[in-house]
Amino acid sequence: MDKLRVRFAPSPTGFLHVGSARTFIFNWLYARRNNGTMILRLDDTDVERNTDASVNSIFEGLKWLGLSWDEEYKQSERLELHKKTAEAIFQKGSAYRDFTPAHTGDSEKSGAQGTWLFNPGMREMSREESDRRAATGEPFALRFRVPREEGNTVRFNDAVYGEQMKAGADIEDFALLRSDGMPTYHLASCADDADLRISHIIRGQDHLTNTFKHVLIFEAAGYEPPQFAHLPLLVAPDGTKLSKRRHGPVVSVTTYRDAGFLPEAFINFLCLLGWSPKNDREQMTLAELTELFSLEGINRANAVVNFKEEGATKEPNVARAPSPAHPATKDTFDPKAIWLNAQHIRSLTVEDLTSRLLPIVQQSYPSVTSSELLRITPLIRERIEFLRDVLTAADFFFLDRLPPYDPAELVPQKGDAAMALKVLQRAQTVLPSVEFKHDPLDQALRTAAQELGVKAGQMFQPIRVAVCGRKNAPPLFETLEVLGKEKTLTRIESAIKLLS
RNA sequence: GGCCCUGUCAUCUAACGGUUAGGAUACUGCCCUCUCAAGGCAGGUAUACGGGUUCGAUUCCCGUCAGGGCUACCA
Repeated sequence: MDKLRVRFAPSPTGFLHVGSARTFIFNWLYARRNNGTMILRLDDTDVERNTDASVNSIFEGLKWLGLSWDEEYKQSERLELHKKTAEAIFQKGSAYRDFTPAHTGDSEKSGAQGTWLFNPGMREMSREESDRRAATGEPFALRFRVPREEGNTVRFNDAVYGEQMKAGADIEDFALLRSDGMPTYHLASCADDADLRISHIIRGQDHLTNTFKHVLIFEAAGYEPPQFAHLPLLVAPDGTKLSKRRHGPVVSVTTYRDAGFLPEAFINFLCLLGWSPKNDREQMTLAELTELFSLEGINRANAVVNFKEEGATKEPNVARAPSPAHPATKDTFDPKAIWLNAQHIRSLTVEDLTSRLLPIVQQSYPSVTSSELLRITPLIRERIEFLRDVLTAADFFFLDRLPPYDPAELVPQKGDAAMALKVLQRAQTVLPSVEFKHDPLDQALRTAAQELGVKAGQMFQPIRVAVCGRKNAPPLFETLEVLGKEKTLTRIESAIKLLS
């Protein structure tokens, strides 16, 4: 049996967006699941629109995902094959030269003009005349001669959408070669898929109707069409297809990376859009996804990526690259993606999480060491949703001096400033002789509370605020233990000054 | 306009003729608790509509409506 071969074939005309990423991931999972070969092919036949920046963005995004591929190709380096394939189709009589000048401008977009199918004069032109005009150097596009006789249909079986059939009469005579001799997407794609012996084409549903043309090409070129599997599209909350131009940075893979998503969480999230393991499982590791993935689990309805529209770009037509100047905020992202990210963060070992947090911390606090962070990580692991949250959740550990805070925060529940002062002063006298470990601290402070006649909570809060600069923070004793006696006492001292 | 695809809670989805239509996120409440989280428990919200077929339709068929895709010498 031939080995299973799949490919991801992005065209480098913009940054890698989440829809493409999902297509890559599904291909990858299918390949790995079935011991197949994953191929990356840059579909760069549109020289006008290709950019190096885009190529870089694609590699950057894929690198972050951490999923590897086995073979890599560039369509622009395979032009000979494409032309040879076109020539073969032409010689077979399945294509004809169209000398009609290229459509000028984009004034007539798709739609209102009715159905264009072919250029009659050109389709019927004799081979002699066609050859003669070509010989004079007159430019022409090469079009596929779609069999449009009554009753002629093109069909294929899609692994997701089932049996597909379309009348030849409804398919236009699409171009194979442009008048500059360059192959079109359809031709290049099929010629390469055939040459690379792709066994399964897994791609977005926007290609479902194009597939009829592709089947025509495969057959005309003498190849058995591969198995097709079309994925439901990822759409924005407004229902439209995700678009770099309309929706901006929220659809860029690197935006997720920069916001502090774990790649495995991002992959997990994307997998749940349009696919399901059918057993209510949601949080899954890469290994589990690989194990569970199947084409049968893919569904047919489009899935919305529930991001906030406000996060999208407001200016149309401004092809805006994701910009660090406008970092995405928490409420930009799909809540489920955030939840999954938090889940994956919590599932990491302290060591693993620390190593991922460290570079982020060191960007702001270069002196923080791995071993220091290792003690902090357990305290914030259940409290962060993004890796970047470490900066706000644990800032008081990194800072030498606390940023200013409202002294009113020091006042405990059902207490007053006097109580806060009393508590802090008591702590100041008790703490120096306490060993800074969880249990001794616990015991000492609870005893102190009793002696003062205040509730434990009323005892802890002023200290917490004095030490963390805010009310909401990790558990107190662990915090003090990590922070150490010296810093703790200094901060209590400062708090007392604030109150006096 | 033509052709193709799709339609279960706000969102992601499960149920491939028989379920009180299940799970998750989000939301609300309660419990736990030194705050915040995490965790546990509880709660509300869905089969687009109309016809069939069937003893019985979320499930099969037809229509309507809605959404999406394609309709380029873009990919």
